Amino acid sequence: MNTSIDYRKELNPEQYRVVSEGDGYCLVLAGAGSGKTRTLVYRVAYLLDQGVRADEILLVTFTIKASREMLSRVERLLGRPLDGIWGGTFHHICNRILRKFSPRLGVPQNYLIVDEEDARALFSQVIRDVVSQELRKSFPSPGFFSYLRGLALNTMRPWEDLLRERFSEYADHFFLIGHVFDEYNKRKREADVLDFDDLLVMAYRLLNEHSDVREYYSQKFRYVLVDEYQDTSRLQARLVEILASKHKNLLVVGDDAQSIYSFRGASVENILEFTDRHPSARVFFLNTNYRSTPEVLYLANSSIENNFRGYQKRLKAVQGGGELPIVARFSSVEEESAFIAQQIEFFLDEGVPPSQIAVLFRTTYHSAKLELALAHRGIDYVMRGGMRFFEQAHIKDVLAYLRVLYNPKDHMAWQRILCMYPGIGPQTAKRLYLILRDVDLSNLGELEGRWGTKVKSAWERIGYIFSAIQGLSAYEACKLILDSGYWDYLRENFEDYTSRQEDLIYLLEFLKGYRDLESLFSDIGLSESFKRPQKESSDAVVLSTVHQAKGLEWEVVFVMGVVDGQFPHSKSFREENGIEEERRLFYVALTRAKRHLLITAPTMSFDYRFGGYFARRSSFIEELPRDGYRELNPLPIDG
DNA sequence: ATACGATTTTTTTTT
DNA sequence: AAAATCGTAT
Repeated sequence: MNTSIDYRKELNPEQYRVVSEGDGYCLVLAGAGSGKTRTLVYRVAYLLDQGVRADEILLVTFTIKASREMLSRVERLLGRPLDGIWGGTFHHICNRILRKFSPRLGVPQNYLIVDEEDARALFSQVIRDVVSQELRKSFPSPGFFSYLRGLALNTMRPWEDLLRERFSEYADHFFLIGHVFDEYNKRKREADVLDFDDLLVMAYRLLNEHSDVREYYSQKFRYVLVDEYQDTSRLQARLVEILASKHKNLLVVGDDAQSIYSFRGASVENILEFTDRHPSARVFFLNTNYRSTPEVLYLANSSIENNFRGYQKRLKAVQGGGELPIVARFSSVEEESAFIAQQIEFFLDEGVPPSQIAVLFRTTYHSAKLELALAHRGIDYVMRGGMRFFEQAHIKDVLAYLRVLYNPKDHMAWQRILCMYPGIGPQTAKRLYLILRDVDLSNLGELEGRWGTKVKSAWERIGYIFSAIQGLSAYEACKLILDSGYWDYLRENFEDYTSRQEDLIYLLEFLKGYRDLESLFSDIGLSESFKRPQKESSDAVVLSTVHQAKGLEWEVVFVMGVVDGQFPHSKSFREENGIEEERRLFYVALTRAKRHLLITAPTMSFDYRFGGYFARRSSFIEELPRDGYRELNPLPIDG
């Protein structure tokens, strides 16, 4: 022991047991607000105190942000910086492993990562090339392909089975669908790119097929800790098992009641099967809730009890009593939004800091009306979720140049670049790509062959850009690209070009932090939802999807748009166990609140298909115990 | 044949 | 509000 942390004093007995006895296979069932993060932080500190080296620890978290937060808390606790610990998401860790060993699988080290957006675009291209126009009408969408592939790989089941069981309407196209998958994989290979799921699958294959690599990592990681285990997929679970196979110190923390990512292959089964797979495993429970008032907890507990699957457990509150949660109904989304804005103003007047107030919703576009209402009252807010910074067209346009600089075979990036030039469309871009991918970019020379004047002038401009950016830093290169015509392109092609301009200026700032392109693309490729900081936003009200709110907490939480078809979402009705997952999502929303919880619902809601329609109040509200909340039918609000 | 603007359709949640 | 599709101009 070399620090003076009094673990026994700073933790409750349940937490202390996990921290001090967490060797071997351990499953920690940690309810919402039970100090799960705290426990993990102390566990890491404890291990280091015991003389475990930082680089022998692997900490898998759900987001990069969570990992950074945890590690900095460990540092604060120990009072010294720590170096060499592996922390991050599954995708990160796999990327890190692959950057070192990917050539073993025939993938060059300078592979690029394609995001969901790119993956869909690539599927779309493949479908256009492979499927006749006739068939395309009843053919699954690119998004569906990406979804099905991810699901199959993550659940480790053949996509054929999933299709047969759950999407039999596409059964006619069996053969063609397989063909599309093959072609998609082929094109990725040719362009040296990997999608998100490839990262996991490749790393898994690498560890399975190359015993020396497996030996190396499983030897290295004496302790493996996994957060948010309820949202890991089967593939991910197998992956950490391999990494922990040597020392057999695998501690996983999760809450089956908060499993909300089954759409991307996560399954509660991982939790339920853990003790079967590892008979020596010990199970710990953290059931004391430090976050919320008993009133909030009563409501949340009552809601989740309507689920049949999962451990039945009730969280115990230690906070003192507070106010009853409020359920309020409005005739329109506008009124609902106005009410929330008004209430926020009230809480702000009471002295609640803006950053302690959050509004949660099921889907991103439900926040549009609310944003107007907040702007109307001059309330600062930050948006989480929605369009991600690096997925926006203008950001991708500019970064495409850097991508091909790093890896000239990146087909999609070339496509992007080329189609920006007038006179070049998909076809010409394709032909030019075949030339460009194996030519010296720093010295393009004349374009051989019969090409139009427009194409030739585009060729010259591209040639100029690539000769000029040789040897420049990412920042300087990007600046040059912007100045050689992109600003004009932006103005001509986007209505809202001023806000996009700000994004690009922010991008420049961001790039200053990077020396080499490899680390840049590893970071960008995996950067989860991340938005350009809005104004001096660190102290602003938070708007967020429920998914993005996972693991966070606020004094005041609004849950808006709680209407049948929105929350629970109508798409969930046809999914098996869909409603239960939606209910867990609702449970996550409710348990974010420390003191004040306000659930709101409009009676009239809009849908892009029907225009307007009357919405029934969500069954999630109907099933709440009547003594658990105060019903509010507010008078119409002016303005 | 191709590019590009106009029109129609489509949207859950995310690494 | 963004993407897929369609129809017309080059």
